[in-house]
This record gives sequence, C-alpha cells and structure tokens, in this order.
Amino acid sequence: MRVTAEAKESTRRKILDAAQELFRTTGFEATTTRDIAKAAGIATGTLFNYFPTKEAIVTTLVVDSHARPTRHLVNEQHESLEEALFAQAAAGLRVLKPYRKYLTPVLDTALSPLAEARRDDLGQSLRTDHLERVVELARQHGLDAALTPMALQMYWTLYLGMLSFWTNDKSPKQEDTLALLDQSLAMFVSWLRGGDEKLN
Amino acid sequence: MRVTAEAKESTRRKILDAAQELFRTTGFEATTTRDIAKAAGIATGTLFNYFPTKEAIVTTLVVDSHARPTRHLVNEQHESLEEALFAQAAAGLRVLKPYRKYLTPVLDTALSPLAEARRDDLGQSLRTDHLERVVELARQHGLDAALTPMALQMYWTLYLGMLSFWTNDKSPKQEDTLALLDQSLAMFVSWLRGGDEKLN
DNA sequence: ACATTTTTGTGAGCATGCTCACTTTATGGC
DNA sequence: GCCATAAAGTGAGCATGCTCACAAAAATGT
Repeated sequence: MRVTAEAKESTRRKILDAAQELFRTTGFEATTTRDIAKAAGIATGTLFNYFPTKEAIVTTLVVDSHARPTRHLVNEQHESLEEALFAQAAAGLRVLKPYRKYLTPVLDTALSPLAEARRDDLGQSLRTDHLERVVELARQHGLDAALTPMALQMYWTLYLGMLSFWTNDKSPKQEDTLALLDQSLAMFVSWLRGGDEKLN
Repeated sequence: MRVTAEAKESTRRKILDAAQELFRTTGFEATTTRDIAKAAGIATGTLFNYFPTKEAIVTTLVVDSHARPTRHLVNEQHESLEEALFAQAAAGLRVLKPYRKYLTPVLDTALSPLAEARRDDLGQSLRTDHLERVVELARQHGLDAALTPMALQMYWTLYLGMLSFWTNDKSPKQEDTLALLDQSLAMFVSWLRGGDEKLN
C-alpha cells in the first residue's frame, strides 16, 4: 500500500507541476485539461481522479503556496496595527507573485465572499487562516474587540478588492496596489478605532 | 428597413423575456442557450447574433433594469452623505431584487474591478453611472475633493462586497445586508472626511 | 418585375470541461 | 506462485457554450 500511496502522491505532483508550467506559459483559459493531462503523462480521466475541476488545480497551487510562509510575520513587532496588517498583506502578495497573472479564477470562485455558497474548502482555508492572523494582530494592539464578523467581512472585501486590482495593475512595480492597500488599511483600522470609542 | 428594425427589436425582446423567465424558474447555470433559443422560438445561432455570450444576456437584464430608475433619488435632500449614499444603494437593491438569485455571474464578469480588463461595456456603464452619482452626491456635501480615483475604487469594492453578500444573505428580509451597507458607508465617508482634514 | 446586395436566420459541428463503464495494476491471504 | 479484492488509470463519449458556411428573406437599384 505504501508504494501505491507514493505513486499516487507522485502523480499528484506531476499534475500540479505540469499545470503550473502550462498556466505560466499559456495562461489559465488557454490551457485545456487535455493539455495538462498530456504534459503530466496521464489520461484526462485520471486528472479528474485527483482534482474535481480545473479550477481546483489552480486553487490548490495558490493555496499551497500561500499557506507555507507568512506565518512568522505575526511575531514581528510593529508600531501600529496598520503596519502589521500591511506587512502581512505585502507578504501575501510576495508569495502570490508567480500566480498574479492567473489569479482571477481563484478570486472568482474560491476566495469570493460567495465561496461559502460554492462549497469550496480550499479557498475557505486560505480565508480563515488569513483572518485568524488578522484577529491575532488586532489582539496585540488591543483592537480585537471591534473585530465583529461584520468587520471581518469588510476587511475581506477590501483585501479581495486589493487582490483584484493587483492582478490587473499596470503600474511598473505594482506600486499602485501598495498605495491602495495602504489606504484601505488606514480606512479600516481607523474605523475600528472609532467603533472602539463608541463602545467606551 | 423599418420593418426589419422592428422585427429585430422584437426578436431581441423575445430572447430577453425567455431568458429572464428561464433564469428565474430554473437558475442561470441550469438554463442552456438551447433552452433560451427554443423558448424564444429561434435557432441557437440566432441567439448569438444578438448577444455575444450567455453572460451578456444576464448582464443586459441586470443593467437595463438598473439603469432606468434611481436617478430621481439624487434630487432628494439628505442630512448627511452617508444617508444619501445609503438611499442610493438601497434603491439599487430594490431594483435588482428580481435578479438577486442569479446576480453572481454578473458580479463575476461585468461588475468586477477586473471588468476593464475583460472589456465588458455593459457592466462598465452601470459602474460609471453609479459612480457619477456618488460624485454628485459628494459634491452636494462638499466632499467631492476627496473622491480621488483611488477613493472611488475603494467605494466600488465595498459596494460589490455588499452586493456579493446580498446574493447570499440568509437573514429573513436581508437586513444583514443593510447593516453591512450601513457600516461600509459609515467607514467610507468618515475616511473621506479624515482625508479632507489632512488637506486643510 | 427582376437582379443584386445586404441583412437576418439556421443548425450541423467544434472545443472543452467533465463522466463513467471498463481495463490494468497493485496488494494481501492462502 | 495464484487467486480475489481493491485501487488507480483509461479514453470514448456527453453536455453545452459558441462558430461558421450556407440559406432564406428583405431592401435597394433599374
């Protein structure tokens, strides 16, 4: 059984590697599932034994790469919550950079606020992981009380808006995205503080 | 030529009416273009002489209905910019209500911040119309100076986030959506005012 | 009235995401 | 070693969004 399990894992990797390369060179839409299967050296049917949809492949690529790093950043100390959130989001951008050009399908399906409705567990985990760290950072700055579910919803909306903008940012080094991120977080955090005052 | 033009308009209407009815009863995904064509009494090929994609049909339905009313609301006087924006957005929701269940494809393609990239003129007009009215309302409250392109981008992100939430809102009369809208606008407007102070 | 051109309509057919009945391969008990 | 069971793989085929070469119909010129 072990040999099989290893073989299975290796097939999975072959699919992901082939898909990543094809998406990068040809784009997500223009790459067919038959292309991916052929490049991975398997039949199209086999591909769907490993991933239920074509989008699940690209989502897996994104979520896998996004999951690994960015955790240590929580431990760094920042002056303000704005800075801490900015550092976290910027780290996310750094890690997603290779996928920037074909992030759209992931944003549409897996990460959208509608993802719950669409029952996509992959995107769900990226979302909850990210939001958990937001809560943790807010706690370090004494603002976690203001982080109601609605506040998190608003944060996530702004975060997705920033990612959407990023996938299409034409400015040389995507500095416009960083400006947008900066302003969005400033707006959000100052709103959090205001809500806090009302509670006192 | 007139007879033909009228006939053409009538075919167009038949398509839109048939599509609306089928989307309502069967849902957007489950309705095939063949279904729509058959219900409209035309061939599938003809359908694509009138609309380039299936999504263009649903987008047309939404944009058409959204365009007509809501304009007079600009003339009503409101105490604060928050209230004025709230009234405008709520009017939009009222008018979109029949489409709530199948608004998702429109949000994904036509209205997304990526819509520019996707060259969808239909959604573009809904966006620019709405944003123009936002600017107008802001001017009435002396806050239009703060409405930079980036501020409008942030407004639109929050607006789309609210619409996304709405399509999936399970609360009895979608009152959660109104709460989210209220908070989002409060955050946005108070941020606008803050930016204004900085400028002084 | 007829011929010509332009507009509108048609449905067979293509591309592609995905399924499923079937084959091949690996594993474990004897 | 050999069979039985389970796991993994296969590719023909389906559904559906959309195209395109052609046909029918309408408009226009004479």
